Order: sequence, then structure tokens, then C-alpha cells
Amino acid sequence: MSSQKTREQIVEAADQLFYRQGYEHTSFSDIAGAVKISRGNFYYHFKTKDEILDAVIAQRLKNTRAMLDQWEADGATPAERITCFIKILITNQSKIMAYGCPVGTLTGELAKLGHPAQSDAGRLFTLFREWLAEQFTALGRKADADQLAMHLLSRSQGAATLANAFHDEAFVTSEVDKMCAWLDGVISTEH
Amino acid sequence: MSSQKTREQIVEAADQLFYRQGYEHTSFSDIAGAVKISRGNFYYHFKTKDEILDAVIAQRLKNTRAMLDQWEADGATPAERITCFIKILITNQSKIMAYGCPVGTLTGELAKLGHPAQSDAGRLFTLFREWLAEQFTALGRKADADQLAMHLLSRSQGAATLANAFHDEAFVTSEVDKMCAWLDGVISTEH
DNA sequence: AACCTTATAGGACAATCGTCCTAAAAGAGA
DNA sequence: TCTCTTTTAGGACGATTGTCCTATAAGGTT
Repeated sequence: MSSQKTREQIVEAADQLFYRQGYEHTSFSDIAGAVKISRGNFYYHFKTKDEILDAVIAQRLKNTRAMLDQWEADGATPAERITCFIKILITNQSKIMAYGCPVGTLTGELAKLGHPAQSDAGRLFTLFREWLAEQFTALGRKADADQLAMHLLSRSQGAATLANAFHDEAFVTSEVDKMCAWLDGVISTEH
Repeated sequence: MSSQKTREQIVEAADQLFYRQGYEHTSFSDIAGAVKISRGNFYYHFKTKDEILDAVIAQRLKNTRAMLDQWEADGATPAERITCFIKILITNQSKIMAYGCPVGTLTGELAKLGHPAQSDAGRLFTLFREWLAEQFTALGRKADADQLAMHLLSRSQGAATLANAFHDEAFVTSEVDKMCAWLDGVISTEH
């Protein structure tokens, strides 16, 4: 098998496991078991665990960018795009209730570990932040676009955290509705 | 030294370390080093690491209850009490920016570990939830008290998560102001 | 077939983990 | 002071961790 293919499988398996079990709690053996390769062979593709983490973060950045690009390519209005963001909570509801938000939980864990990749993981948040700010700017809210973006990001994070803690489906729906209503308010506000 | 005293020191040190480094990333050696007792002596006070976690959660529940009781004893109005809750973000700002919310991060970590103490940690959230619901009920919002409580809890969690991710002091202030404004809206709403 | 690069398996390694045992020190009561 | 309980220190234990080495297998090219 080509080296590239195996590498991708490792990154994919690590991505899932880091999300489900956390970075620290996932061992080389776990990943090797998931990909069904020997633990020793690992070293050929990645020298350290940190290198895998870097690759996972890079993949998540790439996937997220692709998702955001897709939303723009669909010819939707900025408001509809923001609604897409809000509704990730519903699209990924079962995963979020089980494991939380992939971005928030990874960032939080790396912060506690004092891990060097902390800032790289933070770029995942920044990606959403800047994309949302662009959409709010397109809505004519250039002046406070970043603040609106951070506020929405914050609401979404909180909903994900509590969804994970309480496993409450109705709560997620309720919060999504509230965020959509808030968005309507933002749009209709005179400036 | 009495056994009770040492035990309390262990729980206190473990509490701090679990908050700063996470549960899994904190070893017996870390705690023993902080309390300045031998690693072996640990076993006399706690048989397993899980037992320490249980004790830490119990202490946090006790401290939180004491804090909430204090707010009620101060003779404040329900609205003022809720404001106290919102302003925890400012009171503990530096810690939250460095380590996140003690409740949210612990709950999230235990969820990923699939740890049996998960539900115990969840009681920390429930404690805030029910207390907030009581305050909203006292404000005459008995019908949707729990939903309002969950919403505020969610907003607070999101703000803590992003404060930790971005280390942005102005953002915290801004979100606290928004929550206070939201509370004003809840109070003045006709029902 | 022969050859050379690429990829793999298996295990060695030092360190650290949570757990547990045991002998000695400290303290209390007679 | 003698005795008995409580508390402590130190280390052994098996397992697991991330890292790294080496011999072998696989694949492609000539």
C-alpha cells in the first residue's frame, strides 16, 4: 500500500479517537489498532505523537475550510450561511451530545496540558470567527462584525457544552431557535 | 498530624491540580508533591484515584452550595443574585482565561474518559441549574424558569470556553454586559 | 531474475502510571 | 515506661506509555 494512503488512514483514525476519547487518553496502540497496522510501523509515518496531532489539526482546518467554502458556493445569502453555522448543532447533534464540540474540547484539553499545539488548535476557532465576521460584514455590520461573530461562537460553544453535559435534545433545539431569532434581530436592526 | 487534616490537604491540592492540568494528566506524584507527603502514604487516605476524584467533586459541591447560600443570605433580590452568577466570569476572570470553567472542563473531560464519576460531576451543573431556576421562579417566571436557567448557564459556559481559547479580556466584559442586558429584558417582560 | 527503494512487523527501552505491601515512626492512654 | 493504634515513608509490582531500532517483506524497475 502506498505510504500516503496509510498516512491518511492514521490521521483519520487519530482524528476520530482524539475527538471521542481526547488526545492524551488516546495511545499509539489505540490508533494502530483502529488502522490495523503494527505499533512499530507507526514510527515510519510519524516520529512523535505531537506530529500526529499537528496532522489532525491540519486536516480539521482543511475540512472546515472546505465546509465553509461549500456554504458560500451554494449561492446562499450571508444570513443563510450563518444559519448553516448555527444548525451544525443539529446536524451533528448526536456526536455533540456524546463528545462535545470537536473544536472546543480539543482547545480546552490542550490548554490544560500546556501543549505547544495549543495555538494551532486555536486557529480552528479563528477560522470560524473570521468567516462569521465576514458574513456579518456582508450583512452591513462591518463595525461590530467581529463582536457579533464572537458572540455567536460563544452561544454555540455553550450549547454544545451543555448538550454534552445533560444529553438533552430539546435544549439543543431550543438554543438553536434562540440563536436564529437573535440573528433575525441582528439583521433587522437599523444602523 | 491528624488524618483528617492531611486528607483535607490532599483533596485541596487535587482540586487545584485537576482544575489546572485536568484529572487524567494529574498523577499521584503530582498531588503528593504538592502536599509534601510520600507517594506511598497516599494509599492510607485514598485507595484509588477515583476516590480522590469523588472527594474533590464532593468538596466542589459543598463550596458551591456555600457560595449560593451566601448570595441568598446577603438579602439580595433574585435579580441581584442572578447578576452575582453572571459576574463570576469577572470575579474569576484570570483563572477562567487560563484554565476555563472548573465545572465545564471537568464534565467534558470525564465524558471523554467515559468515567463513572461523570454523573457526579454533572451534579455540579445541576446545582447551578436548579438554583438559577429558583431565582427565575422568584422573578415570576415559574413556567419557563428551567429554560431560562439553562440558557444563562449555556451563555456563561460559552463565554468561559472562548475566554480560555482567546485569552481576551474585553470579550469577557462584553459578554457579561450582554447577559446582564438579557436579564433586564427577562425581568421587564410581561407575562 | 536480480536489485533497490519503500513499507511493515515485532520487540527492546527507559520512564511513568495506579496500586499495594511492609517496616518503622509518631502519638495516645495506661 | 510500656503498649497499642494511627500515620508515615519507601519501595516493589505489573501494566502501559512514547520512542526507537532492526530484520524482514513487498513493490517496482531494470
